[in-house]
Amino acid sequence: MTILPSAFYRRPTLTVARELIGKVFIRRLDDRLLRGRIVEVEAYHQNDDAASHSFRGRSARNDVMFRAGGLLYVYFTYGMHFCMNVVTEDEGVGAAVLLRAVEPLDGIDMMRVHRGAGKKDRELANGPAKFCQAFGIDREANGFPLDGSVVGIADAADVPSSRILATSRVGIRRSTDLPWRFLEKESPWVSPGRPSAIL
DNA sequence: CAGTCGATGTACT
DNA sequence: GTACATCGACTGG
Repeated sequence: MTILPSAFYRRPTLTVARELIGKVFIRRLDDRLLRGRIVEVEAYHQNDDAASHSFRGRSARNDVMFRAGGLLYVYFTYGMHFCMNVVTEDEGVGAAVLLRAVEPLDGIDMMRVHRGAGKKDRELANGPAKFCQAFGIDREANGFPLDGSVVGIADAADVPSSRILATSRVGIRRSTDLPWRFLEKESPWVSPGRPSAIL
């Protein structure tokens, strides 16, 4: 398993988003290894995307989005949840890809401790805040490099484009016309969230 | 199954 | 004040 280099992330955001489907997110925690196969993501960009945190320019909250690709951007929302993104493109460009759902691979027992006993495997990480909770990601991880030391993404076989679906994004009110959500077709591990518009 | 709604902190107007 | 890249509990069918 090779950890994706920073050059992977320093490319157009939509390309990175599509190629992240099928890759394996890795998290080291307390001498344990948590792994999950990415099945759903969304792209966000400062340009032409009013739903992006970076749309109105750089600020204390979104600063990490404007740094060079290859970092984790974690934000707090709805008073109780965290969501994580991978930062893309070059320094000065505010763009990232939201990681929305993974298929749990390793450390499922630890994920269940984080999420609460009795949760079905499908409910461990089928949504951006659930994914963060299962993998023990919170504001402390904001800005962490995706180099595999604490977090990272391992390369894996490409998912053929025939098995990738693009839809509008979930849970947003602006820029609902952009088909910037990518998911693996017919995967049981994707979030139950409904797209913001029918494309 | 679908639809509704409250929780609860923070960034921004 | 208001909106928020959400979730889980609850309702009714």
